[in-house]
Amino acid sequence: MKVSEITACCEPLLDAALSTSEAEDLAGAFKVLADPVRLRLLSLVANAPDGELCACDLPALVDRKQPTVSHHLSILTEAGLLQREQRGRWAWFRVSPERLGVLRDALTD
Amino acid sequence: MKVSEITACCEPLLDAALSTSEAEDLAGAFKVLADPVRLRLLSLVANAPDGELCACDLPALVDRKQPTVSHHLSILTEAGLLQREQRGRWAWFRVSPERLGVLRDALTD
DNA sequence: CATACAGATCGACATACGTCGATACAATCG
DNA sequence: CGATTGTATCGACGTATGTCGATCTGTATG
Repeated sequence: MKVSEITACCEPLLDAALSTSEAEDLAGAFKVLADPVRLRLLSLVANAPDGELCACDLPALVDRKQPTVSHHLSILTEAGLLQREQRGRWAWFRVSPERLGVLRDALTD
Repeated sequence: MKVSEITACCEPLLDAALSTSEAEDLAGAFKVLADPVRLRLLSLVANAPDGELCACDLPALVDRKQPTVSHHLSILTEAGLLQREQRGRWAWFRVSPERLGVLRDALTD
């Protein structure tokens, strides 16, 4: 092939489209959502009676062992999708809707 | 821990939240978006002059070799995010917006 | 203080995935 | 038909990731 050279007509696209670093950030955000267990955790917390759920219930609800659930919860929290609050011996989680909005907007081009 | 038993108060959540198979489907869809090269390919096609772009330009635009680009394009096409049309010797791609809408709606709980 | 328990961290393992050289396939052109 | 060129497929490689047992930390409770 010829490749490796950007044709003149396509050059403006590099400015219009996502930059490399923007794409990396966005991809990282979507990667957090690209796991079925994390999606169920998010959904469970979102549908909880008072909008919050105790971590102690989650291993049974998603059918995973405690270290696995803890790992996913920390990923979701670090991504800004969940908020964690320690109450006594238990950790309670609620969703923080802002970050979801950012991702939703990204899909609207 | 005690775990492995679903407490009575949490049981209704299993009906309200995402099912296991729904979560797997959604996660699979997000996984397609969880790669920076695929996001840039989508963005480039979406911003192309007539809404379509020739595959022959893409390796240079995303700085990846041709087999890699071909691999990503087939993933995007199979996911229903891109439409492929063969014109003579070249393959042209355009975005199919419906699938993006499904994902956007999923983020609106 | 000793015990119990919620949750985080560590280490190990299997699997999934992005990348690319080599090669096969397909369509055009001389 | 033979040559050329765009694209797909194959095989291999390194890395990232989900999972879980074992262990550590911290907080309550008797």
